[in-house]
Amino acid sequence: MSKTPQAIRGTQDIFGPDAEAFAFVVETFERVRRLYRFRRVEMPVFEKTEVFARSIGETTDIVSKEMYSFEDRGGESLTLRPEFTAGIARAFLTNGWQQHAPVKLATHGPLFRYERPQKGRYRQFHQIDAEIVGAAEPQADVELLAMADQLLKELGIEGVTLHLNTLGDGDSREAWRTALVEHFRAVRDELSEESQERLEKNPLRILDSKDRRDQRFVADAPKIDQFLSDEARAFFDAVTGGLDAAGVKWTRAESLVRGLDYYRHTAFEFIPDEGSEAASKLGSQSTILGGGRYDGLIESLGGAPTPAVGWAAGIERLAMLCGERGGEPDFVIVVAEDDMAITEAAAALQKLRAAGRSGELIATGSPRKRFDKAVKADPWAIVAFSSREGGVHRNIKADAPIVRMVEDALA
RNA sequence: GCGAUCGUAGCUCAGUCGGUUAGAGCGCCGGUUUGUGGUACCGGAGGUCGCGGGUUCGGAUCCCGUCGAUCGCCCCA
Repeated sequence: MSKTPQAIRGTQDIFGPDAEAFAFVVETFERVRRLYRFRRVEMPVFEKTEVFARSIGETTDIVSKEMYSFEDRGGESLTLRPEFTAGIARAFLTNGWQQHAPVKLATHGPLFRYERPQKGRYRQFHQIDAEIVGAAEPQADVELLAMADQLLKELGIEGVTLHLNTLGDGDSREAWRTALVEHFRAVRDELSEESQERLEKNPLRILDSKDRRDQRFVADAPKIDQFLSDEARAFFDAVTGGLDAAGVKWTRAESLVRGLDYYRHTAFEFIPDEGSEAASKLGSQSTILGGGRYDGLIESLGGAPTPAVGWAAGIERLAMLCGERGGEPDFVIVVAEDDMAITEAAAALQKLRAAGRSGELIATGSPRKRFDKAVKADPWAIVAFSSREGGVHRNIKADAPIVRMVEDALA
């Protein structure tokens, strides 16, 4: 006998209520995505490594230490997708989807990141994803956010707020970044070790720091608003105005930045309100949906400058917040109370299923306990068959109207 | 990558200052009882105490390592 291999660290075998909640999230996303007329795309799970390295940014954590990269038998460096956006941008270019631009795309599936697993954080995790490629108008940002907002509502998730910021256009962002580096470099020695590191790699992130030593200097740090060009400001105003008109609630989050290099203008995250039930369910992995505008990405992959916006949300995190939702639909249990009644019972079950009723057969174990098993399953109706005096008797136990519906299906 | 806590039956856990055949509840299987049925009682199966090494006459219990889980940092969805 050999030992049973363990599952890979950070992977999950999802079953039972968790799997139902997972499916509920995906099904709801599919429904809402059709409402907004996003087109479904299926993407490869792996790409050439450069697809991610060039677009996400060499210095980001994702590229520098979290990718599952390997050489295939031909010596090519490939990587398991750590996100959707880069692959979609690549597909847009290699398939000539410019002809459909602007295209609204939706997909979902597994992503892979070599991270330390935690609650709501896995090495193979799953996202739903929505992108609009080839649309420069703020109205695209608004539509995408309206869809996200409606999705969360339809999932029954409450106590979550849209945090919104703008990073400005490329020039605004650079000017702001330079000013931030200057501001923090002056007090470098008083910053936390982590922020001293961030100063070189990702200065925007210092604004997010939870360390008290940093927060003293964050308060009077330069604000993006001082650096916005007139166009960038007008763009952001159009987005916020559109959200208000669409009835999407939001709050300005000046220190919200995105970790990936390709973001411009709009950046946003849906985050549970402090002290809410949602916040306690999620622990420290609090962002459930995040995204923004990435006008520079397609260009970094060698395409023509192409504006785009998108977001992604973690299915596992959303499923945690849906809780008991997505419960079982009405179903029927058919019981064969003794083995002589199995044929009749099985035939009846097939009729019920053909009539669109979901149902299951109980015909094993102690005959005396079969009915009790059916009762414990808490079904909509129980159809019991038992053989007595040479004949097979049928007994339907349910509320009167349901008994009639079951009788009709069996007739 | 760093820090902390934890790993005993299918599930939730007890047992651990080292000492005879490792326990409970629930669940599962069977029997009895009841019976147009959700009850009660009895019995049974199931664990090399995550894995490996060390100390010891003796390790589920102490030490080290490893794998995994949880929480925080970091990062992100």
